[in-house]
Amino acid sequence: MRDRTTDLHETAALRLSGVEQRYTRGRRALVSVLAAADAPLAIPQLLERAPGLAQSSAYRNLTVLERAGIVHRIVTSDEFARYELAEDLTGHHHHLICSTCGEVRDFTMPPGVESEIDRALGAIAGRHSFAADHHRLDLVGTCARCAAR
Amino acid sequence: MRDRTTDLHETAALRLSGVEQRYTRGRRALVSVLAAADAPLAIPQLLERAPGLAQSSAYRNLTVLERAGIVHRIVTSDEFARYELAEDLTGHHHHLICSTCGEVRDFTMPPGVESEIDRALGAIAGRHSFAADHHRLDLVGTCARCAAR
DNA sequence: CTCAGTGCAAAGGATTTGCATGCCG
DNA sequence: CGGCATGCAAATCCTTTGCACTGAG
Repeated sequence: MRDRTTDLHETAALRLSGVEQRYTRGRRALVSVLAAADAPLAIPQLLERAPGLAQSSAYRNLTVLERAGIVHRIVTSDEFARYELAEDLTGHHHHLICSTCGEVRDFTMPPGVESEIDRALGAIAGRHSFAADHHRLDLVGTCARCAAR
Repeated sequence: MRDRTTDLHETAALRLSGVEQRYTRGRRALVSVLAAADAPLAIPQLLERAPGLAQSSAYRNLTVLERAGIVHRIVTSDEFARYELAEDLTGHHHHLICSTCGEVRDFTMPPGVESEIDRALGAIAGRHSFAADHHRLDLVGTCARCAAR
């Protein structure tokens, strides 16, 4: 019997080979760190958790991993980008974004609401001749910690 | 009887004075340009349409206008931020974002769906002790023009 | 041996800031 | 007059790139 992490790494290796890329030490480290996190991580956080990885390698590898469809890059509002595993690896979810400290937390919507959103968005896309790839729903506000101050 | 633009400028002046700021020439120009646009504008586009305004002034004024609650800054995924009038001045809406060219178009959801989303998000926020300010729903994909190429 | 991946340092590009000037109140 | 907004240029800061080196096949 295999655990999720093993599967994850195999999937990653497979997708990388699909774009002619190897699954190297640095890339494996990034995927592991992202899999262990429960929220999107910014570069500084990734570097803390992936000791020995150069910043430039992190950026380069994240770009490669994104092209391979393994990670997803998000920009919230604050200064830097955050990365998380692609949704097909983690499940569809959304983000609570604290506009004070920039922190991001994951959450999911009830399936019924989610499918109603999809239906409505499908209609919109058609009306605008827009080839929809995915939607993005965030709740912006103040997290409990920042509110307490 | 007054037109919308007049009201808009009065509202802007009022909100600025609320944060101890004046409604100056440059700020008025920015608000006019944004009011005339039907999609969020990036700095280069704003500068084209507001002749004579220095880039640094644009950035500074947009920051002030944002703090006054008159404009809203959005970040899509590409290199630069875009600005639009605050939602209470334009009405609640969402964005079609083309991941190829970065263009943004506005759209609205059927009221029923919108209120269901709000209800669901309210519950989520409560559960996470999160003080929700607003939500953000974008549809990401490829616009008709980019798909045609 | 070959070539992609890595680390370091330098370059790039959007955004911010310091400072002198000018305009509005 | 006094002080804030403006413009210009220099500084910042995240991100990207050049280049020489290293390790896997």
